[in-house]
Amino acid sequence: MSRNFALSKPLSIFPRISPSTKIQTLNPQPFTDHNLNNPSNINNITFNPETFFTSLLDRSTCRRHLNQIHSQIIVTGLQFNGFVITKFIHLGSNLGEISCARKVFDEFPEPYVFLWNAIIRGYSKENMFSEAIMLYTRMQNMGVGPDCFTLPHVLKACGGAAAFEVGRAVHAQIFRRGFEADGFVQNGLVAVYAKCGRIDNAGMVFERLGDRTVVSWTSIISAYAQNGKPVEALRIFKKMRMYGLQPDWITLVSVISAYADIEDLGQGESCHSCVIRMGLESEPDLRIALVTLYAKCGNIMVAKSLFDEVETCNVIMWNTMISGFAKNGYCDEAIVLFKRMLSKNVKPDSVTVCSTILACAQLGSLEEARKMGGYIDQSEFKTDVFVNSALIDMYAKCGSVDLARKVFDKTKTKDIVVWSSMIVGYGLHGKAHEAINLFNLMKQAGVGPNDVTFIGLLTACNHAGLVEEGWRIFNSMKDYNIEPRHQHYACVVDLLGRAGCLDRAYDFIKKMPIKPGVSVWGALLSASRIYRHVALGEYSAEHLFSLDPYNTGHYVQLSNLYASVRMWSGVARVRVLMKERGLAKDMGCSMIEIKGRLHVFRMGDVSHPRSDEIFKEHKRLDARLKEAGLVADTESALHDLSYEDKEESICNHSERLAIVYGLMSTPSGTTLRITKNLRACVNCHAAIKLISRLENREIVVRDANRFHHFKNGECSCGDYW
DNA sequence: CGTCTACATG
Repeated sequence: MSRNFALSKPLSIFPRISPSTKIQTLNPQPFTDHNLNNPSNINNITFNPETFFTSLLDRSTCRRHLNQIHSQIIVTGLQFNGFVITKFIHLGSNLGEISCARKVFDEFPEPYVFLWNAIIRGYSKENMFSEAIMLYTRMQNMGVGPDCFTLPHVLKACGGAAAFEVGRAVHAQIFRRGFEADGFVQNGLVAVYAKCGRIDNAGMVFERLGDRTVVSWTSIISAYAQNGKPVEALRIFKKMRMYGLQPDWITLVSVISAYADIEDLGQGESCHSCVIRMGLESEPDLRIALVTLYAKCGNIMVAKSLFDEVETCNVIMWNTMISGFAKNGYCDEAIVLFKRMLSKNVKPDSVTVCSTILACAQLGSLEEARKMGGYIDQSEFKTDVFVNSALIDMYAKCGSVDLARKVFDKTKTKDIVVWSSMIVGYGLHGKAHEAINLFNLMKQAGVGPNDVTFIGLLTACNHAGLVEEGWRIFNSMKDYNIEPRHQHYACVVDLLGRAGCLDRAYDFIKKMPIKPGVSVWGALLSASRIYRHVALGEYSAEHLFSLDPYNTGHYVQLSNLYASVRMWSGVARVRVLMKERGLAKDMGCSMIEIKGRLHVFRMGDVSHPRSDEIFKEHKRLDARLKEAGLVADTESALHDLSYEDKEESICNHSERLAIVYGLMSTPSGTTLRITKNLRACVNCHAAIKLISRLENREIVVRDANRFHHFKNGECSCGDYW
């Protein structure tokens, strides 16, 4: 195939080579603009072009030269040389120029299997899985049979596309063609089934594997880890160690992420030291796993310091840290990190923006949410289903169910998550009829509900007080073959509790097929608090104190219950209990946005620059409220459990300060949006209702649990929360 | 020439 020939003009751009030069001893200098554009050192010499090009293609690292190399290949008549063209396709896909590789592939007349392998590998590497699978099909239609190198690439594509049926078909071919003994192919199959969520199939392939290497074990360990079975994954890891096999770094990635899943910081840390012992600290993917571990275990500072040590982070590292912050409630930090990433010209992907949107949702600032929405709107992500469901959730959680609906309406492909996000959004705001209408539309659109859809519907009924409707919906779950989960039971208890059917709620709990947990007992306690049922409240609280002993909220609820029936001894007992356990009442904290700035208030807070004005205005408003007949419920003033707080006027609660500041600094008629960290207090709730009428303002308050829309002296929660 | 990994919406 090779022949000597005289250099013709276009090749003069290449560096000087003597005819006898062996490829490996070629001038190792990189293929740069300098030697490209400096033809002076090139003369008419002869050489072997095939070896020359294969070597060049092996060494080149610059995508700008691909087209030039291609035209040189054509000039030298090597465009029909299979070796050269295969190398070219390899290089093209390694440099991320898959379309260039494809062009060359398409121009090649002979159906050589290694060319197909190269192009399928390229698409698989570029995550263009369906294209890879299509080419595989076409290859067979053209009568080219796969070899043992084709199959791992195809399997990777099947896994990436989560294409179970295709994967199974490929599995069948593997048998027919006798590749079932190939370890690479087998390990690939385990991974395909794992990524399609078919853990049983993965296990079957693994069981039949005769020669299990570290890679085989890693495949099955990660299969369990990826499918929500971290405990099982770790069990298999121990088994692998018993066989005397040492994990490689990829094994450790899977093991660490399993420990992250079960939030076992201790074991995770020993993996970390193992990583250090093995000298794998600088392996980027391992570091990502470790950052995830520490973030999931709530050790965000350690996660951050591991992140900070990395000089150049890839997108996934950024994503990991951003979502770590967001999930731990460090919303500001997440958003700041996103901005820093943009300023460093790192291109975000859909995962990045999903995590940042989550941070905005948690922050609750509609202003910040709008900015994020604007960014998405002019980005490539505006049609991404993941991103759109995150946006719907964000707008709903930031108080604007209308903006959520706008995103919902313009989302073309509505999957179950998109529908459910919107239904849950309506649920948060107590818009039960809208939620139910949407549920019907969803069914008409041929999308089947899942468990989250029902959580949305039940919370909607709950927050809107539609007890019977909610009960009916709960019972309809079995028609859809959806097993109620803990959350669903909690919604029903809440629902019955709201109606004052405490005994029925208690009966319902007793008949639950699963062990009632925190949210179920929490719902019963909160119903007991509202209907002043001390015995049931105490009973629920007992469960809560043992299940969730460090959650201050439960203690406060019980104390409020005692206070409401003037059982001061009970209030004192709770206070002692809290002190014993080292708990202090969470500081109430409210935020309001004015002109794009977030103003934070705490109880009796005088730190605001306009504090004097605020308190003056506050006093004036208070007088008006009294005049209008508002009587402060002084008994529940004692719901503040610390002695210090008791002296503070209940009127100084943070949400009031935020509202006063909002009234002062916005034109009349503007909707005020407040976010607070705790549940609304009885006094403030009554006061805000009145304020909404007196000042003729809509006031939207997001408390720790739900939204309250105050308007004309009424609240959307119907005074139950 | 290839197999195992990390981040993500309700």
